[in-house]
Amino acid sequence: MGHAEEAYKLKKVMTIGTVCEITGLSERKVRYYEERQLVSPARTGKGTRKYSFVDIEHLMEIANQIEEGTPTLEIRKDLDRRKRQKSPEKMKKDMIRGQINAHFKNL
Amino acid sequence: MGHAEEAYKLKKVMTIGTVCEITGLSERKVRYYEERQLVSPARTGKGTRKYSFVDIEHLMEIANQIEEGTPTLEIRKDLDRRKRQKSPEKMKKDMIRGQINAHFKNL
DNA sequence: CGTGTAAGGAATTCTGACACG
DNA sequence: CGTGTAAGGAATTCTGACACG
Repeated sequence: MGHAEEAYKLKKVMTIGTVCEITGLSERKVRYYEERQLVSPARTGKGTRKYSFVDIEHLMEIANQIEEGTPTLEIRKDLDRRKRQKSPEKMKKDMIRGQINAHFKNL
Repeated sequence: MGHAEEAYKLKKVMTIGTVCEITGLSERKVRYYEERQLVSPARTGKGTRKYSFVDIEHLMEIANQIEEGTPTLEIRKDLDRRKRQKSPEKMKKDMIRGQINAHFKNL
């Protein structure tokens, strides 16, 4: 399917403490960004958050945008747009729409 | 210097709990293999062990060898040999030794 | 809105030791 | 020798809340 070699980056293995140490963010911030749905850590059976290296990269981008004054809601919307662009379902819909448009143009 | 893209695999970020979940080994075993110097987790300021993905790969290899009946001391020696082979200092010494041997061969 | 902090509990990790084989 | 376990303490993480701006 995908890049098996890059699986490390996606695996949710770090606790919030490690994430904070690497990113320099406070636990409060990291948890708040989750509350705002900007990151989605996995959860262990007892509720401990687990983050991946990709999550860390995202968190640092998020932190930058916030420093620039971007509201979390804006960041959220941007993320949604990117996800929608990459979604296979959406791509299919877009293609169909494109075909229909092309069809009517030829009439 | 090296492969910057592979830095994830070397970064010590996981607690022993995560390592045990991924490898299926008990904490006791993982700590014992460290005592036998088969793995070298990093330590946080307060003493918590941190492992990398590479450490996990090594732990699984170690576990396999032990299942096969190999004593930890043997595994240890094997690791030492491999390390010595890859050591730049040792390689330099070997090269010099080789040159000297070649020198005397020509006399 | 974004973030700090004190609060109290639950889960994690650590070490040294005793046990078994 | 390799591993399980109970023991007690220290550090981590979690949630909900009050605070400030």
